[in-house]
Amino acid sequence: MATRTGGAGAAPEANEALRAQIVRAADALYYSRGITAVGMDEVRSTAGVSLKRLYALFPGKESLILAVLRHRHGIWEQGVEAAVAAAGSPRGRVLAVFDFLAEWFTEESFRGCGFVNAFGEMGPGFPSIAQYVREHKEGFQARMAELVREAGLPEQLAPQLALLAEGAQTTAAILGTAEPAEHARAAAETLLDASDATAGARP
Amino acid sequence: MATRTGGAGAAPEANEALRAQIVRAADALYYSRGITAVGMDEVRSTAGVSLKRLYALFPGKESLILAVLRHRHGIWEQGVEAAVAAAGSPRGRVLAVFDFLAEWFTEESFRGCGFVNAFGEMGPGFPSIAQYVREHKEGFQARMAELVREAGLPEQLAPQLALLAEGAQTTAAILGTAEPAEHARAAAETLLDASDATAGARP
DNA sequence: TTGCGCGGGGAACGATCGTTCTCTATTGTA
DNA sequence: TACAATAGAGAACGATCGTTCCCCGCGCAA
Repeated sequence: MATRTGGAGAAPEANEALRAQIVRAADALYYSRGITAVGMDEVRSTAGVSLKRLYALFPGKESLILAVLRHRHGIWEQGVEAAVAAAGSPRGRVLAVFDFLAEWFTEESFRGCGFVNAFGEMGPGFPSIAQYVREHKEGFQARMAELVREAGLPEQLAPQLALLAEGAQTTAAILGTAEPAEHARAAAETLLDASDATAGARP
Repeated sequence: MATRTGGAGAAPEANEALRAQIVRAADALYYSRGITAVGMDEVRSTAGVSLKRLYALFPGKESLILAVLRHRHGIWEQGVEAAVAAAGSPRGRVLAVFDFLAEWFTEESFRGCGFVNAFGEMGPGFPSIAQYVREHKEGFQARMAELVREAGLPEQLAPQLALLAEGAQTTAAILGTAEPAEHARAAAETLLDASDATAGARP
């Protein structure tokens, strides 16, 4: 009676693989077509699992959405960190965020920040989603502050640079062009130069 | 037989008043709770009209959404132009946009840019809505370029300032604070100062 | 071989959506 | 007063959603 061969409680590695498969499928669908427009049945058929398994792994759609956002958060952090790591100077590490954006914007599937989209669509009525999006954005602000501090730049620069990155994502999505990444990078460089000049004026 | 006392084709001024009443109600509902989450029946009861009249004035939900966005576009332009007109110097007229944002962000009902929210929610699947949002943002970019030009500033500043304004709206909405307006204004001032310094270096 | 329990596929359910239709009260007119 | 056309109120309809349930077939233990 103790032999549980399947279900949500056993074979943890297989369940994790299934979870990842479902989350990847749901992420692609949600991001490209919007969350409300994609039903659980389409997630099920795209991921190739049964409805029963789907609901065994995720108690409901809200839980699946949160898993998708966590997945997207990991991808975002990987992309940012890879670009930061590829940069040479501390100043370059700050600007690397905008290189990452420039690359991202040229992807065929780019459709803005998935967190902003989810917030606008599900924010009211789903506080857990709104809160997770807030945490994601706070995390980005914190990382930016870290990079600014490590470059020896004044800390008030961090939220300003984050604003540029945020605006670039939205503008690139709506206007359908990758140019905002370059505009944001140029503005960021100006802000960095100005703070260098200010610091140099009174050492 | 020619006496049409009501319907969509007669009494134009009364129909315009009704249209405005419906659009105002729908705008408040859509903005606060999301477009998909609000049904036509709730718009009908909030606006206090019959379903028949509602569908006589707007052939479908998509048409109502577009009318709401047009209405919101007018409000946005009024707010920006009022702030611009209240500013003294050409430089102040450029920065006035950020004063307007600071005011807006403190409103209780503030929930980000309604156009960005609509784009994220309805962009895929409703090309007419995506296109109108694009036109709205292009209009803002154009107005910003005009203000920059009138202030005698280099034109590449315009998209950078627009990025700051865009990012401030999104960040303020998600983080739930009005601070981004000040950050954006400070960054904008730095960009303006830097371009003045550059221009002054080689007259 | 024979039960038996579990998982997969999909039907089913209740709710809600956008939209249409029906019924009735009313109002203006001859 | 009688008639006709209209507008309001909401029922009704088909579609779709998230979620649950049922039934069948398969694999393992005795």
